[in-house]
Amino acid sequence: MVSSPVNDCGPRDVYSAACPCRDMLDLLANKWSALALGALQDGPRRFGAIRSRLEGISPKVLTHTLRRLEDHGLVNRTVYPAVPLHVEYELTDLGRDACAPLALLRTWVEDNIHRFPVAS
Amino acid sequence: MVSSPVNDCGPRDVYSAACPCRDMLDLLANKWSALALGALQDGPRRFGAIRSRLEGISPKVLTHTLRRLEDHGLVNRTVYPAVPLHVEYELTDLGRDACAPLALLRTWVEDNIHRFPVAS
DNA sequence: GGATCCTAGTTCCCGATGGGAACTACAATT
DNA sequence: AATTGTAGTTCCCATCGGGAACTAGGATCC
Repeated sequence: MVSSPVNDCGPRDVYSAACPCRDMLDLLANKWSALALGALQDGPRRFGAIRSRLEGISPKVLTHTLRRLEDHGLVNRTVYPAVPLHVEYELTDLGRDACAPLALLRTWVEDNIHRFPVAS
Repeated sequence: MVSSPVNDCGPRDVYSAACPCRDMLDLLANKWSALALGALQDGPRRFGAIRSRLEGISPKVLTHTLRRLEDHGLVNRTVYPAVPLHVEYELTDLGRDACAPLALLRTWVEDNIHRFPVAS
């Protein structure tokens, strides 16, 4: 039984600079990551669909965001070599699980935005 | 009855670029903000205490992070003009409430870090 | 009375990241 | 030959993040 390529860190503490948790928090605690994962919650979506859902994102930043999520095993990228080109992104099991705390954060912001002082 | 200085946005949608929710998500969905608010969960802390808890943060970035949180009503900053200088940061009610979803995110990362593929 | 210590920052510099606008590749369609 | 549509890439610039060093102001040490 070979070991899978997973992190076997000892401490598991986001407050420890050396722990890989820090990098994962950096990935997930990010505006575009939180929105992109949410956009994939209801099933696979194409690049263009995600782009219009994440109002205001530039294609460059979206590509970068999706690649990071893919590299960390949260999202799968599938290319259908049709014409015009068709690329689909979907959550992995890990990505689906990560959606729960991020969805809570998004809805907390929406539910409590009226409590924030106006920006000066 | 005058209106309090709060956001009275209509849509309340983090996916809308114009909604102030977007700015709040940008503030909270941030590595240092998430860690700093967590560091204040158990009561007021001094600058130096927060700095050592957030292992690896530079004083410049910590100052900037705390100022942003203060400007948005999540944290109060109190200066005790003793010698040596003594400055305390503590959560506001809003900041305390924001801690809940952020704490879930931090613990989700710690609990699931073993499932992430190792960084290549 | 000058040097040192303490906290809570600020300043400088530089590399990484984020954002807008324009450009690319590919092949089917007009 | 020109246009269309998708999924990007490239260029350039502004902002952000990070390390190292420096600052302020009074108390304490020698």
